[in-house]
Amino acid sequence: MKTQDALKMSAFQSPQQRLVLTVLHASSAMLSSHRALLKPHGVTPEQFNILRILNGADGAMSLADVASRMIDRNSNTSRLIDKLLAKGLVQRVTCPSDRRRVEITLTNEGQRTTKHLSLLMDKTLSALVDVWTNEQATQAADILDRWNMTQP
Amino acid sequence: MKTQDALKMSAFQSPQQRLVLTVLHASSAMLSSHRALLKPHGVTPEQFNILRILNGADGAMSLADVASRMIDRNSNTSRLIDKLLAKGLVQRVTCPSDRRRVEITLTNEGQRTTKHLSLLMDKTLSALVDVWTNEQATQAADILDRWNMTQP
DNA sequence: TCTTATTAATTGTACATACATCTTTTGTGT
DNA sequence: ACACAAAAGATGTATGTACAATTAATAAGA
Repeated sequence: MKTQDALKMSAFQSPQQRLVLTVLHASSAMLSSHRALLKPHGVTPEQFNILRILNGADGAMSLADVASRMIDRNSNTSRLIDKLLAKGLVQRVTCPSDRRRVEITLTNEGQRTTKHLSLLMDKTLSALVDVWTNEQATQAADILDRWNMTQP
Repeated sequence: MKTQDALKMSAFQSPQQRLVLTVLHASSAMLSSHRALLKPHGVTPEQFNILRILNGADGAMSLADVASRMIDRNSNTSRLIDKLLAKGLVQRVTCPSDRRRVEITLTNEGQRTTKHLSLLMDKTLSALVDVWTNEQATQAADILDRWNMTQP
């Protein structure tokens, strides 16, 4: 459903306002479909975000390294890692050279789970987003990044 | 900062994946600036969303009417209205003709607050989004709506 | 009418976020 | 060496979200 219909709005004040509302609405819907896909596997999109970051990293990462790569910058990486730890998907090791730091790594099970879920997500989501041609996707992302670049 | 730099990603798998991540990232940043703007006035973006819906409505609205116009469809309108009630911004009245329904209306103070905050938001945010021309904003919103239309 | 189904709203629980504060450890300057 | 500042994480509290279950009122059907 188009954003305007979904929000039952009669009109937008400006094309710019329309874009902002469309982005917020699309983001919420995208996150919902991610959540539904991951739910049967007991992982939330936020937790999966961390798993993918760890999987893509070369070596060990500190908690701050992980946090700096997350979509939601202010989110609470400590507590998300608590959850992953409880599921046996990651390990927490205090860094010997700097005992303030904590190194986070995937366990073997964490690696298996991440690879499996990554495949699942990529396959399912690429089918969902094929409504866009490469050119359209690039164009829209370029336009959105014009605004992102004004943000700190 | 561009999404790719913000997430410290070396490359995207596809233009479509780039767009999805860009939307999620932009949405998070937009919500943050809304939150910061409203915070000094003791209202969250989610609560303000409800205030604006009530302000734009002709007559009284039931809770379900309000919920159907929210950006986040699954959000918990009942509890958000609890907060607005505690601040004296809205009223809850059981509908006499159908006592299952509850009609939500703005109080006088709620109307004043909403008008004031709407002006503030519109002024501040229109300055923020002027990185887009009308054509760019329309183009990006059209592209995003191609995906929204595939969603229920 | 009486039973059952549906609808509107609330509530319970687990999870995530925003923001501030605290603890521990390391770095710096004297 | 000692005091103090800065850095890395963890934690407390309020807020919002997801999903299921519950309550209360109305509608529908035998």
